[in-house]
Amino acid sequence: MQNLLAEYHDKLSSNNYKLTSQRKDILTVLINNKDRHFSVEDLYNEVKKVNPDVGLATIYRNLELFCSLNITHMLEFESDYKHYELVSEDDHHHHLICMNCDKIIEFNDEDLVKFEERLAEEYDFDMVKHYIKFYGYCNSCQNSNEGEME
Amino acid sequence: MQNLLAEYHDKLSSNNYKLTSQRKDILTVLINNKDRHFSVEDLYNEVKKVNPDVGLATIYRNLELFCSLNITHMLEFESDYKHYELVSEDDHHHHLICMNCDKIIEFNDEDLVKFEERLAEEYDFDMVKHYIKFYGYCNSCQNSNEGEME
DNA sequence: TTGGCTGCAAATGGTTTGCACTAAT
DNA sequence: ATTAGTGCAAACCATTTGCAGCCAA
Repeated sequence: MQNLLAEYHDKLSSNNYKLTSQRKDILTVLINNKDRHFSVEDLYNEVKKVNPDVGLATIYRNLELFCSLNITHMLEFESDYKHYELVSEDDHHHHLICMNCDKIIEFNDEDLVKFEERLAEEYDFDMVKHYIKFYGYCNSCQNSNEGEME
Repeated sequence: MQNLLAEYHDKLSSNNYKLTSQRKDILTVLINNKDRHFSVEDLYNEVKKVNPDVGLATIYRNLELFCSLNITHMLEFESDYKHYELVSEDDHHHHLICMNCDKIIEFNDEDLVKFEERLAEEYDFDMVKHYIKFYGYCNSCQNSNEGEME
């Protein structure tokens, strides 16, 4: 855990950015919630629990900075606001998103890597990153009456 | 071409919506540019060529309507504004997006369907739709010096 | 005829920015 | 000490909404 923070500290310093207390607080929240995807507002509220004086603009500015340093990346959900999460080593996970309860199931898949390789060759495309999202109804919502089964 | 317009007319009428001249103009532009993805602004400008008096709010309101009727759907590019395109029968195409020149290559793939089926079973997920986007550098940008090869 | 549609302009709300102050190095 | 970073509030800008007039059915 602390290793990660140290790693990010290094990344900041080596790019001539300072490790301010706000940045430390934001990163700590992200590290302690590796499996969550935060909206800016969510992250803001979480950081305020640790540092009530933090400003919303600081969250915005630092998420932008962290993304440029590949510490975080933006997720593109079908939402009106942006979501962010830490970039992790085993970062080839994707999302199954329930259209009823908004639950997000993450998955990894080997086959996707092969698929991507084939695609890259076929279209002579130098693949950098991909976003894959599946929308549908999760187990619980299929079985309840709330999931609209037309 | 005209078949499509008639089809959309039916869909509108049967849902108690009128085929106004503005709606006809918007649909015509979309039909005549099936392979383009429009930002709202782009579509607005295109429709204005035919009907200079059309209002921007009308474009917004009708794209929302068309999406609810499954005539169009929203694309989620890494952009600050939403993009739309017509829903088509053979609609399992996805996007390779060049990070240098912003070119968008569309592709279809059989394997993706199989992959999706396996995933649905594995996670007991009732799949409705998916968004798959690959980011990287296209052929031309790999070979020019403009694509940054770090 | 008449209720849905439209154009206009004002409002909304997530995000960005200017500025004076603060703090990490 | 110096300059990057911060909090605040105002600005920004894509999108939404209220309303009076208009037109497809």
